[in-house]
Amino acid sequence: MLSFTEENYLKSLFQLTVESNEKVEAGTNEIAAHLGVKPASANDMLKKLKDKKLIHYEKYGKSTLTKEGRKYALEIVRKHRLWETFLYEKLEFSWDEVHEVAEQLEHIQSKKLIDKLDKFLNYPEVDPHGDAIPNAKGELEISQRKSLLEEEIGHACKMVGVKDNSAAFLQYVDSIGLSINQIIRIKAREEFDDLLEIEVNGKKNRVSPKFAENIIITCSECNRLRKN
Amino acid sequence: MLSFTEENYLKSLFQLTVESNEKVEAGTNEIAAHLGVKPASANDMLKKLKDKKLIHYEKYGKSTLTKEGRKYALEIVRKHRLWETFLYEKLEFSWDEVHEVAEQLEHIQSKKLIDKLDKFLNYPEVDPHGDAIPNAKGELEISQRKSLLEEEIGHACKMVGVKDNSAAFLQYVDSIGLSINQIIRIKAREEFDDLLEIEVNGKKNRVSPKFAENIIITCSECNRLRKN
DNA sequence: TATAATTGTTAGGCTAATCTAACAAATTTA
DNA sequence: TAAATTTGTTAGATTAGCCTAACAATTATA
Ligand SMILES: [Mn+2]
Ligand SMILES: [Mn+2]
Ligand SMILES: [Mn+2]
Ligand SMILES: [Mn+2]
Repeated sequence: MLSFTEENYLKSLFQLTVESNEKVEAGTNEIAAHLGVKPASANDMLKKLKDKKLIHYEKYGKSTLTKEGRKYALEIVRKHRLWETFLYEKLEFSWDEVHEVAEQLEHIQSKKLIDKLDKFLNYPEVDPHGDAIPNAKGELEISQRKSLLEEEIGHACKMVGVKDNSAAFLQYVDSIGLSINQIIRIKAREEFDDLLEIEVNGKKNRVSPKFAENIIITCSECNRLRKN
Repeated sequence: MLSFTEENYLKSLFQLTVESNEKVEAGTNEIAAHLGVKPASANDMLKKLKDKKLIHYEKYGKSTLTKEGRKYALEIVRKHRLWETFLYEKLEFSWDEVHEVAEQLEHIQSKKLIDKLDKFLNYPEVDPHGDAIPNAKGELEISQRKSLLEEEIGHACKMVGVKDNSAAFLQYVDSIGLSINQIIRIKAREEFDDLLEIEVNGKKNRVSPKFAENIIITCSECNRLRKN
């Protein structure tokens, strides 16, 4: 049985590697920053998790999850996202409130609880932020995702999530009329300042590259091409 | 903010005093036994909780909750019993499975979560074991309860709870056809060995005093008398 | 009421998870 | 490639919560 803290380290490493588009391994400082602890603390824990064969770690090297570590991480991610879905769908929590509470609920230990919750929610595939929920076998559907910034001009895509989960950003997103499953069409990119002109529900908006980078989308037009 | 452990001590003290029929204060060894720790550990914590003004404690004396401590204890009890109700009513948990998981869920910190859960469950008054659930203001309805052992011969009473929460006992209870809100009629008391003859759903059974002592009931016949 | 049994306390240690401060390795930059 | 910067490690301390072993106070019993 893993401690609350060990679980949080595995989840962080999962997010920084498996679920990251840029990297497949993470450095000690990076992990520490992600968890809000000092590098010395993270270093201690990395050695401990290596001893438990949950991560690959070598002195002065980058870290990754072992198969076993990934299994645990997926369980935590599954719990986190199912609880978020529960709070959103059943308890009238708003989009930007669910994460904080799910950070606690994800550590409740009961196989039966999480499988019954899954059933109660009718086996949802994505959480309120559009992130995929691992199934009971720990399989995570990897859909072809990218940020709005990377989308082709002229394409219509579907918003499936966000990268930044801060309440401030989520409220900004709401204010533009964006939400999960919303269709976004890229009209143009402004040469002068790189702002993207997008259309949401027939309404035009200009968004910054920083904003666009934090909106996750899938594009069926691009996916179709990619298949070949 | 109280720690997980501090919360458990307050809850134990609540159960051993406020919710006990025998005593209104608890000794160090008793508290330790209830929590499954050594008296030395409990002693440390009692001193700490006294410093925080959550309990009344004097060296070599018995302990009780302060007003402030009772407030926290009631919150934890409220959360515990609401979660038990959720597991039982919404997730198809059985009567004897809910307690263990609720021991974990009772420590989740979110005022909004628990109030929304209360609403979702339609403001239940008792948990699956028949124990009263404190309301959002921390008020606990004290109904006139006693054990089956104390009931008058000839009276019909209603089962509202159990004292022993062990899975073994709960399964025994089930096997006799007993459950919450079940009507029990006391037919007779056997002079020879003190067994109680009861009738449940038209079926007769003999139960031991030890068994009867662990079944909590209310009796409207007795209550009516008591009102005057 | 003296002795025995019970109950409660203290001192000193242990572990998990954190920190700071000093240092060492690796990488970047000039 | 040497120096500077960044990144990672170590040693030593701290805190919460627990333990054992020794002891002290209280209560029950002879
Ligand atoms: Mn989240
Ligand atoms: Mn967490
Ligand atoms: Mn319970
Ligand atoms: Mn608890």
